[in-house]
Amino acid sequence: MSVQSGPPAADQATPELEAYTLLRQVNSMMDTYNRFDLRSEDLTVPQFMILNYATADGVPLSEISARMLCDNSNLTGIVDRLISKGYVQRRPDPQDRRVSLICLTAAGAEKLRRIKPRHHARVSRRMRSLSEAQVHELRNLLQQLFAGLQEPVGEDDSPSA
Amino acid sequence: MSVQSGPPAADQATPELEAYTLLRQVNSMMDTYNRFDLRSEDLTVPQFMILNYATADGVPLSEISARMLCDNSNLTGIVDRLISKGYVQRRPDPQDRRVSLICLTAAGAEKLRRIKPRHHARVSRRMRSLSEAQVHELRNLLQQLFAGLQEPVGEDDSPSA
DNA sequence: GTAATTCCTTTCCAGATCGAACTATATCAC
DNA sequence: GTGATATAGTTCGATCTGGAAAGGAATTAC
Repeated sequence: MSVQSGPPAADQATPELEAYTLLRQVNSMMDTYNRFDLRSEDLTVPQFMILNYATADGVPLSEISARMLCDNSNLTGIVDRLISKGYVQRRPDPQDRRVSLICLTAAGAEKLRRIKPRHHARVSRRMRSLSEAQVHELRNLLQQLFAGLQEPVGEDDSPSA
Repeated sequence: MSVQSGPPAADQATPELEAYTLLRQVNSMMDTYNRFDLRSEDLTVPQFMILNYATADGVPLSEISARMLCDNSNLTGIVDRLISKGYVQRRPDPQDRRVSLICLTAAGAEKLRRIKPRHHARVSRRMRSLSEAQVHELRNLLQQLFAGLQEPVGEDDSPSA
């Protein structure tokens, strides 16, 4: 605003920044809705996610954290809470004693069976403002963006900074 | 992949769910990158966001929380930390004594001036995997989705649940 | 004016998150 | 085997987050 001469100040305005800002906002709103939905089930969003990744046979904690793109240390506490609610349990892996398998209990499976379809339906319903073709388009763009983000990112612009 | 006979289990598979899952993942990765970028500047992501919304003249805390789509109560602590770092300060609003204005200090403005352009450049660079047209397309889709999310959401599907 | 209501902010608590340090186990090098 | 390295999970401290409750202040109803 106070820069004279060239108009480089227009704060953000690049389509990339706008897209990213919107992505954050959409994510935030979806999260708020999900939190609200799951509240009546006495589950938090991360608790529900872990429940979705756990199986009766057991899944290593680090496999879950990898899929959730978070650190192992996050899950310790969340799993503790799920255990206290009776939805999962920890079992040592006989093959690798470092591993603790997260096992869905019968109660957990039942809970999941009851609320997962409804939750998915709600998520889909909230995207009704997009046509079927637009949903596909969005998914493809995000897929491409996600793939691009996995690469090490060759620094090139502003090499001096 | 391993599903035999009837595919009733296909777990998610709807384009909506896939799109939403990708949106979460992209957001998560972008956030990780941002956190890493700002770390060398001794700033967290939310601290940086507040810095971006604050002005020298002062902005009501609730205006910032509205823009950040978060609760007022979140910002109290973050602002406290920014104050202890000397980047903002609180000033009472003479017009409305309930309001506390968040004011960018000279040090805060200087910090922002130094890191904001670089940060924006990095965000843009991370979206290089999309063409210019695709970025526009993504922005438009997210804009439409965001607008749709603001509406009260007329419950229609699964009305009995 | 007073009372009721609404609004702005802070405080408190539970939960989640990251990052670093630590323990235990596994694997590799030799 | 021993030692170095890597991996799995936990613990801890700092930060962020939402939600509820409380305080002070503005606004409205009367």
